Amino acid sequence: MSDPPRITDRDFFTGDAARLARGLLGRVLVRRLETGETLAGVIVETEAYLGARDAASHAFGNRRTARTEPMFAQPGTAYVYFTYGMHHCMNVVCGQLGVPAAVLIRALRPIAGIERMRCNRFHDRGGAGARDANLCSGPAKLCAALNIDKRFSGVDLVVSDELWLAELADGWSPKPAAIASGPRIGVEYAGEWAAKPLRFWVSGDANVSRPRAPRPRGKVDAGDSDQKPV
DNA sequence: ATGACGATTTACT
DNA sequence: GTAAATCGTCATA
Repeated sequence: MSDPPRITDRDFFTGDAARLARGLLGRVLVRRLETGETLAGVIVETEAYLGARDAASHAFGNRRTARTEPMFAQPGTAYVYFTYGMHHCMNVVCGQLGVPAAVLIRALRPIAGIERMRCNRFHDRGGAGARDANLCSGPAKLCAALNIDKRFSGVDLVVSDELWLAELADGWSPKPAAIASGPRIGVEYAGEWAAKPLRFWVSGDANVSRPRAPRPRGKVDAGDSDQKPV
């Protein structure tokens, strides 16, 4: 098997964050280690961060610091941040140069280098939680699995030989009806912006970090919050 | 210099 | 369901 075809068109990354958040579903995040080993996974969950007007965004109000600087770079740049004293999360910058929009990669379906991912996630510990669906089912989990940290913040995903995006070899991507959406995770501080449906996932995929929106007690389970009826 | 907090994960009750 | 882990980042002084 050859590598899946790399995305080299910067226009793919340019423009609206919600559009790219949907467009990244079904694309492949590829990490090439210095050993030559390839780690890869299909993106199955994303969140859009709209930038200056989005109270949940690190760049809210155009807050521009050493950390957020890559968000203001050209589309296709990686923005990786460190949080909770122990975790890294990765974004794909979109918008346009100077406009800090980005898409958080929240979950992958592992397709290459799975044994190495297990090592990166669980190190010497026993493999108790090391089933495939637990390797990359969260924004910090996938960064640990693919060994992505702050060194990659500011890297150009269009040209990097260590981290990039690709199409699946067979060209598969989810049909619009297979994409569910709901409120973003962990942004309760963002007021009215917390409720906006800017989280997107492949409906029913086992690798999604939170399979469904919280079910209202006593109500009928409607499944994925935005899923179209069959 | 200091203090509060976090786009999370894990373990435990 | 709740709580701990753990430290870079940012605002304030």
